[in-house]
Amino acid sequence: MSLRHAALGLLAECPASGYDLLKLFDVSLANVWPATQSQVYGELGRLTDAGWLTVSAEGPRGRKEYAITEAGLAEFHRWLTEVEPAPPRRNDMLLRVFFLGRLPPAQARAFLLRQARIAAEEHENLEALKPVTQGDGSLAVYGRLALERGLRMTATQRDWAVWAAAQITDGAPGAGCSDAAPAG
Amino acid sequence: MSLRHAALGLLAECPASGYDLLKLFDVSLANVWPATQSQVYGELGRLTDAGWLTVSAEGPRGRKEYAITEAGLAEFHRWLTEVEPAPPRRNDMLLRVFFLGRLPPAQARAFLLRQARIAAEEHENLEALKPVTQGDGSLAVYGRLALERGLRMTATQRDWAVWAAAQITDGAPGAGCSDAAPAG
DNA sequence: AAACTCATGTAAAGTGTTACATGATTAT
DNA sequence: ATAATCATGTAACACTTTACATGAGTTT
Repeated sequence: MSLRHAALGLLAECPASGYDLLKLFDVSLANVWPATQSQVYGELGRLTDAGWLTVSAEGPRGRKEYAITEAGLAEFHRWLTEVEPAPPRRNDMLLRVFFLGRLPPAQARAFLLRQARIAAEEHENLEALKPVTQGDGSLAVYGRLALERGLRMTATQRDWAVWAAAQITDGAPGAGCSDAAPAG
Repeated sequence: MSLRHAALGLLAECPASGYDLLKLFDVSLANVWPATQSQVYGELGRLTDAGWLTVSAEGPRGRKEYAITEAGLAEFHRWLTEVEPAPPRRNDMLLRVFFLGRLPPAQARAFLLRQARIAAEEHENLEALKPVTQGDGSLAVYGRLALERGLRMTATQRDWAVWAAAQITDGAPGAGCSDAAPAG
């Protein structure tokens, strides 16, 4: 349900068309809450029906500019302050870790070291993004917070993966049937 | 598409009914790849149609026990070794951070400190889980890896949120319309 | 007898992805 | 003229969640 609040939030900054909004998603929210064209156009319609947006202007090529309404702003504010963010529920990489015991130790280690490399690359990509968030506007301030989180998380992931690879000793393979331990 | 491979992976350990499998998901994969009853029963049917599972036994109350086939094992192995895990794409909390500039600094700080507390609690919950992963079976080994990752990630999240709260200074609020900075 | 657990499945609604389809306007 | 960009929308498919629906066997 966060897509609609992301759209409301972007339109709370300033009015935009579906096309504009899509670019905003791609430029600013790509790593946090990506959205596709069908989603954006569909959601704009629903938000307008709900009275949270209005078509504030029409332009060439059928362009419709949407602006947030009072009700929309209230709903956005409610979401931002009262709805607890849901933690990510699924992790594809960890799912594999759970089954790594079915591989020979060398292959399990290789998997983990590959994940370490991926995290390291991601970390460097974020590092390269740092100059973009210079400045003192509020978007720059909060962009820096998000970036710093990314830097710390990728570093943690990288270090964990290196550590995990070292934990794997050559020895007896998979256990077989019995009760399983929980995956953190 | 990982649900089916999670099911294959669990059945690779040993045969189980839909009911058993559901409990396995709840006990062992709850934090990594949760699944509901409808999903499990539906997927078991599809996997059987695809030839990756067979009904290995039938019991009281219409119980059907599923076992993985050679083809299923091959597919599972292919997934485990050849398909790169997809990184998590969405983060509800970070989405809010992106919009935190629309709140008064005090409220933004409160949000971040609340996130710090949540991460700290999660960290402690995982810490309490540590004894469960004692032992030297492969499930214990790989369970420990996942647990350690959880511990490191929640600690990183907690520390970041505390740091981020301190970054927010009282001052000029939201910028308004112009081009946005990317959210890391 | 009642309550609990085991055990199966279907249906509907919401969300997300990919592909299809069309056309106007602007820049080269 | 041609190509690129702007701009909208629909359709089909996949996945997830929640709720509905039913009944057999076991324990107290």
